[in-house]
Amino acid sequence: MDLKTGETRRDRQRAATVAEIKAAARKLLVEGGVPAVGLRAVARELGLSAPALYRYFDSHEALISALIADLYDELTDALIALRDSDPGADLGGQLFLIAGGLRDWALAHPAEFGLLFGAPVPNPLAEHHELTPGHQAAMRFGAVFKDLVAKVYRQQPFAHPPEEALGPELLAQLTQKAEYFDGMPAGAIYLSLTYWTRLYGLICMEVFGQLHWALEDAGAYFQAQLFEIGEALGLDCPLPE
Amino acid sequence: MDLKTGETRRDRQRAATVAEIKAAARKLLVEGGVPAVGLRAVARELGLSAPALYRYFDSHEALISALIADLYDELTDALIALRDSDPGADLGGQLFLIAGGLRDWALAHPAEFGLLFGAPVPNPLAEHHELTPGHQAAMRFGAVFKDLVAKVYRQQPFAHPPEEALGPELLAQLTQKAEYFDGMPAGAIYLSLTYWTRLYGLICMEVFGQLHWALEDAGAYFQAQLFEIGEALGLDCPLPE
DNA sequence: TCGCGGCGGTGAACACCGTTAACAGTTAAC
DNA sequence: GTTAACTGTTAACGGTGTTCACCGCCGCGA
Repeated sequence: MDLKTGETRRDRQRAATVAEIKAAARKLLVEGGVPAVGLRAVARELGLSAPALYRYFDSHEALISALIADLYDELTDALIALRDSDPGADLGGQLFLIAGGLRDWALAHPAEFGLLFGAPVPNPLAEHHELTPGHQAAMRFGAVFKDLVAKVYRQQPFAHPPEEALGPELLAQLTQKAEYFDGMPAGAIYLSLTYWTRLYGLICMEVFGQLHWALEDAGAYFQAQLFEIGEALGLDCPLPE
Repeated sequence: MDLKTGETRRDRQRAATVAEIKAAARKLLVEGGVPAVGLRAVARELGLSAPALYRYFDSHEALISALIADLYDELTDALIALRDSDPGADLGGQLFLIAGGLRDWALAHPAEFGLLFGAPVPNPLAEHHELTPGHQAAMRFGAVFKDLVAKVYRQQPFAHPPEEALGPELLAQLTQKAEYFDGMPAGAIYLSLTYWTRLYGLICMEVFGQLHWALEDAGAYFQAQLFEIGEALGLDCPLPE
């Protein structure tokens, strides 16, 4: 990329300051949730004036977006590290690892999780928010699960509904994504999507406190659900607890 | 309740003003999302000064909480009306009606849905937020689904995992809720919870834009999922599309 | 009927927010 | 060495939630 050491002293200084800003924003996020991440608060955190931050981010929202992208990357890296942490684990074991890891991360960082996966801020400007760094980071995150499921299917195809059972409209949309899903048949993509939806709903309900009325500790429930999913994918599941 | 017409003229005036305030807040919510519902903005909407609202609500957060409770009630009433709208529908048909109705309401009112079911605002004050009107309204909402599932089970018990398959910890938590679930066995409660989680995750993903990467129109996907759930509950399902 | 207490409203003020403008010091480039 | 860009400042604007002191008016009891 940068021939002849394109990075001057100022460039390095600048990158360091950007990192400092995002670190301060992250700290405020974990301490006080999204509303605590204010431009002035971040500036105060590192002894700067609020307008100084405009040298590094176009607006408050740009800072939040950068923070979101960073959080996606951090989560993705953590899941990849977790997936590769046990060399003896087969593909199924890896899937269980990252599913549980996602839940653990969400429970340990509820504010960050809400920022990434909760109700998005209504953003009238960015109508088509493709190609934004946050979106790309989100795709990179999703690919971790997608790739692993595709590998599982490649190694040992799991039972899935036939194309006739999906209905023409859904079938069309799913076959459109076949290439992205490593050539999996539409029924298998449908099943993968189903299980991803279940995992997402499970974690969202727990983190957002939507499960308190039924279960005070959703850990066992989560394990049971994971067990179900693993069984349907033809994996040899770890016994629940 | 109120003997000897406990409501004076002023009380009625007050109640009317409270209703006006909440209506204005609701209008701002649908127009500009949660951040648009400001104390001053609401006051401006009805030609009042901002401090005047403190005669009716202790704080901005109290207003939002009251709005949440109202939204729960509105959603609950809408679902009940929908459930009873088709006299010819059996219990299964009613379940399909309100499940689809919940999704339709969420898609038609994304801001409200995010407020009710999305990431909650970190609220350091209300550590134990039981007994708050919002919580009670949420329970009333949940009971619509719970009661209907219990009725379905009472009429025709659906297949469910045996107690041994649940694991001791989960089993204990579920049997604790047996009374609330009309005496259903733990396995049936577990299944009900599973399907509620799936419905919640499905709608959240769609409303929060977490499904755009895979499906541009999640309607067919939702119908297919509903079909699966209905089949598992032993209902005669409407053919998808 | 009079008086009084409280309810419902006001404007001013405080502290915070995001954002812009005008300005100054440092640093890099030509 | 001059110049331009970069990085920071302070001041200011309009917005927010909230509190305070004040004030008129309605409704109740004597």
